Amino acid sequence: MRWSEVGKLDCTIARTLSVIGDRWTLLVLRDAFLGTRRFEAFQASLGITRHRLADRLGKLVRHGVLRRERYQDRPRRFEYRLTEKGLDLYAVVVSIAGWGDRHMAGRKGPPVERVHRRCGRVAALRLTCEHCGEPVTARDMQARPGPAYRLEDGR
Amino acid sequence: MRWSEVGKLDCTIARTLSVIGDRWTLLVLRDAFLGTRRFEAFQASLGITRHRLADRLGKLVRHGVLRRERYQDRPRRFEYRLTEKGLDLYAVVVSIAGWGDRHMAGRKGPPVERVHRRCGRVAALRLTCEHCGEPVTARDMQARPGPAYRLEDGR
DNA sequence: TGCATCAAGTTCCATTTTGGAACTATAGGG
DNA sequence: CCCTATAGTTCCAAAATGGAACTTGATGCA
Repeated sequence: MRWSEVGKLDCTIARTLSVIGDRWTLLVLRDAFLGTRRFEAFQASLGITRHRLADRLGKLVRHGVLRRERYQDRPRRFEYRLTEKGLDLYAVVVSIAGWGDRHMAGRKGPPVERVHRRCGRVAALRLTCEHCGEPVTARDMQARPGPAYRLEDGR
Repeated sequence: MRWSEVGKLDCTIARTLSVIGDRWTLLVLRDAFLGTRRFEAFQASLGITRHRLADRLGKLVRHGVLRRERYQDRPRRFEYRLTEKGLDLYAVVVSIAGWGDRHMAGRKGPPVERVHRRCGRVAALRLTCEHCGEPVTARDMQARPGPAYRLEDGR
C-alpha cells in the first residue's frame, strides 16, 4: 500500500497521519507553535532542505492547518500562520513534547518549558476525562467500535 | 541534514520523533493500543510490507516502547507488547485521534470510541494544567526557554 | 549603470528509503 | 510427503529525500 493512500482508510488516525504524520511536518508545527512564520526561519531552524520545506508548508496550507499570508508587496512576501484547525493540533505537539521530556530528555532537562498564563505556573499538561475531569492513562480507558464502525457492519 | 541525525538535536520533540515520528510507527502504536500483539496481525491490519514492519517493530523494541515476548516454544513465536514507556505514549495517540475526530471524520462519525472505565462514559480526552486543572488550548500557554537552554547559553 | 543583498521559492541529480512479491525457517498434522 | 501456520528475510524497481545551485522581483548603494 502506498503511503498516499493511507489517508483514505476509514480511520481518523490514519487520515490525520496522512496530513501531519511526516518526518518533518511535526517539526514544522513545533516551530509554528513557538512563533516561527517565515520560510527562511523554518529552514534555518530545522535544517530541512528548501525543496522539502516548500512541499510540507504547501501541504499544510492545502489541508487548512497553516494559512499563507502576504506580509509585504513589491516584492510579494508571504508568511505561514496557524489556522484555528492548526492551533487545535497543540495537544498533539505538547503530548509529544511531554513524552520526550519524560523519556528522552538530556540530563540538563527540557529545552522549552510552558507557562499557563491563567495560573502563572510552569506546567506539564495532562489528559483528563471531559466528563469527570480525572486524569487518565491508557489503562483507564477502554476502546470499542464507534458509530462509523457499527453503521458499516450493521451492528 | 539526514533524518537519522534529527534525534541528536537538543530538542525533546525532535528526539521523540526520531523514535515514533515515522509514517508507519504511529499506526503500529495505534494497533498496539487496540490490543494487537502479533506480527501477522499488525501486517494484516496495516497493509504495511513485512519488511517495513519487522524494521519498525525492531526499532520500537530497541527504544523500549515495545517488548518482544515469547509466547510459545517449538517453534519459537514472539509477540510485541507495550512497555510502561510505550503505554505512556497514550496521550500522543489519543491526541491524534481526537484531532482526527474533530477535523477529519467521515460523516458516519469516528470508527473508535473510548470509554472511561472509572466513570463509565464515552469520553473525549482533553489537556489540562497539572496545577490548576483547567482545560488549556494553545492560546492559554506561553512557551519559554527551559533549563537546558538557559544552562547552555549561561542565561 | 552595475553589482550586492534579501526572501521565497524551484530545478536537477545522486543517494536513501520504500513497496511488492517471493523466499526461508521451524514445527504440527493428515 | 506435502500442507498449514507464524515470524521473519531477501531482492529489485519505484518513490521520496538531501544537497546544492539557480530564479524571481525588488531595494540599496557606488
